Amino acid sequence: MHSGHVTIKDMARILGVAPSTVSRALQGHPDISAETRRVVRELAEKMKYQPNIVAQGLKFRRSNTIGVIIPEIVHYFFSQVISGIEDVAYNAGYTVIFCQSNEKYDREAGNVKALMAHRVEGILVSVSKETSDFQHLRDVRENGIPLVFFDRVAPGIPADQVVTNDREAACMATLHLAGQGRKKIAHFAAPQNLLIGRERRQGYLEALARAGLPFDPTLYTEADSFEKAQREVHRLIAEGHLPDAIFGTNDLTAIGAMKALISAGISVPGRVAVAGFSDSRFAEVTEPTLTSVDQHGFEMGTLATQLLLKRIHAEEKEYPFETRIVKADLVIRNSSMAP
Amino acid sequence: MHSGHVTIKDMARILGVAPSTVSRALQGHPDISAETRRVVRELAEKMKYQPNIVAQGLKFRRSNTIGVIIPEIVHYFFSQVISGIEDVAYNAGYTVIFCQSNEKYDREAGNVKALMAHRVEGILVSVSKETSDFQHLRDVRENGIPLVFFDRVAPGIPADQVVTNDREAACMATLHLAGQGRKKIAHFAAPQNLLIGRERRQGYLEALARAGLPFDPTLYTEADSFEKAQREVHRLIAEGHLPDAIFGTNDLTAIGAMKALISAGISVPGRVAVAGFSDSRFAEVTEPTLTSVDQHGFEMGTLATQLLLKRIHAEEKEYPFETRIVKADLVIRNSSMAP
DNA sequence: ATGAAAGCGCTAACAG
DNA sequence: CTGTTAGCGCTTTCAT
Repeated sequence: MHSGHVTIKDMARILGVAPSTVSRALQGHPDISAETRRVVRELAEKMKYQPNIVAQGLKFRRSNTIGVIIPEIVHYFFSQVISGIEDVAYNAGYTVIFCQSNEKYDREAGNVKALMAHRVEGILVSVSKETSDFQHLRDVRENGIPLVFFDRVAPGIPADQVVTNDREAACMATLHLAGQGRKKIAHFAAPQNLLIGRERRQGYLEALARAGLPFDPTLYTEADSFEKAQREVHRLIAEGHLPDAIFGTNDLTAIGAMKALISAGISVPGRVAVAGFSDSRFAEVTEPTLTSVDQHGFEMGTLATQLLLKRIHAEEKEYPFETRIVKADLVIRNSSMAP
Repeated sequence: MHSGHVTIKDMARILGVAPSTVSRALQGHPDISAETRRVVRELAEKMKYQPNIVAQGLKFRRSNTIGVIIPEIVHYFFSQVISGIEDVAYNAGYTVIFCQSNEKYDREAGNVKALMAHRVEGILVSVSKETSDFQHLRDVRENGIPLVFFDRVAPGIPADQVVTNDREAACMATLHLAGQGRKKIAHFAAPQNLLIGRERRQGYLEALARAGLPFDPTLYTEADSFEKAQREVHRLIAEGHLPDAIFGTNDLTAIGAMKALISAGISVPGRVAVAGFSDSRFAEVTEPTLTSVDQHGFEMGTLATQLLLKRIHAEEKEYPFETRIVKADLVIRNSSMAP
């Protein structure tokens, strides 16, 4: 009992039997006599023996562990995803090593290294905003470790993916605004180096086209935070380009816009309708409540983990990679009602 | 290269040297010749050798891993805490195993077992609402594994703790409402089997006493969710017991109350002032913005992890346990302005 | 039915 | 300077 943990050897010594006997008794091996089994199990109980799963892992070359790399856990969406991941992993007897990249490339690369060193059996990752070199992720694959991307994928890396139908959902949201009779629909977009930013913008443009509305460059701007959205609203007002609807690339952006409008005395949705993306819990709480797109984070997490475990347990690792789309839903609330 | 991972043995065989030589070369042991070191390192580089930290751990009886058990990650507060935990752990070269109890006792006990089996060097835990038997946590201590509680502690277990000054902060919030001229201050409380629920209630009562206000049982009720708060507001209105202020035991409760009031045509803060607890990102986003108590989740996470690592690395494990209080701040916003 | 031995990957005495 | 050996905790042949 040197390190505080009881080992099989400890128990073997006490009982005057071989370690292998104890091991077998514990696993209910048929060769072991009922009596021995009873004695061993009683002692294990009494000494609070906990099998060392790490040592087992070394033996079987398995760690019963998967790794997750998330940009920032404090976003509701990501916290939902990891909740789904943990849930599936727990029920499958897997343990989750949690890493945060903080949207930094260096940190992400460090996380990958740490996970590999710990011999995780697979990795779930949503790539950081800063990452443009993907060698560290390619290394994972070259080591034969299964990789699953969720939400933010790295281009050109062979791996399963779980994503949202961003383009379609953005299109849906914009069409909804158009359907409420809005003609001058603005888009507050995410940076265009992010796939997600491009996709949502595309959806917006597609919706304009489908609704027969012209694209007005003065109503398109990159602004993807609460503060930036407020600034942009003030600018639009000052320049006399007030739209009659705003589609924000995420909820905080939409809410920032909404608040700026309201505090400028512009009614929402009366004068300007607003819709967001990535249904956060915020949406139910604002005044008016915010129309937004629900990405189903929890389900993305569970699905991604199922794909990962499936690949981990597959005999033949090389079956084709899957891209699964978790369809987002438009949740219509008060901020986008007809005027 | 059996399992996809390069081992020291693999490299030794290729170079025709002993495994120990490779091991030493890799660690920069002074005995090894510059030439050998170079050759070994080059090969390691080329083969993308990743040290198996698990095997190292077996050798040294260390896992470089700590475990975290959190009730539900989707709460902003808890996501902040775990962000702080991950940050400190990462910088200390530790890996974090993440578990969620989902507020269930069984799950929490299962989490503890899994963490012990993985030989984590220490555990950070915030106990689930359902937990009233603490034997699983006592087992952790009896195995000599350091334990640190954050936010929600288990009574009578020897461990370091990081908590909020709930009572004081609740008192502060209530006094603030009184200071705005409110006389009939209601409290929507958490279940009283939770220490936090009791503490916040105590703070509320203390503030009433200090402000010379009587305690009115009709203005006290257990309601700790968005929906319950809305129901309670409707009940208070129906029964003609409308308070002129409400202190909610958490932000969602406060916001639920606020929304119910507003939709009943009762102005906030004009007619009823509202304050919450555990400053979530919600608070900045509601209309009016919500006065609330900021619990500094990130700092609680970093501090708890520092305490844990300190104990893990201590020669003498038995120094006195610390209880550290991370002082909460009252953040005054619009929902509690004077009428 | 049980024991002895070997090995998972790594490192540290202990020899040379 | 480098190799040999043993052992961390566990399991599994192979003996007996």
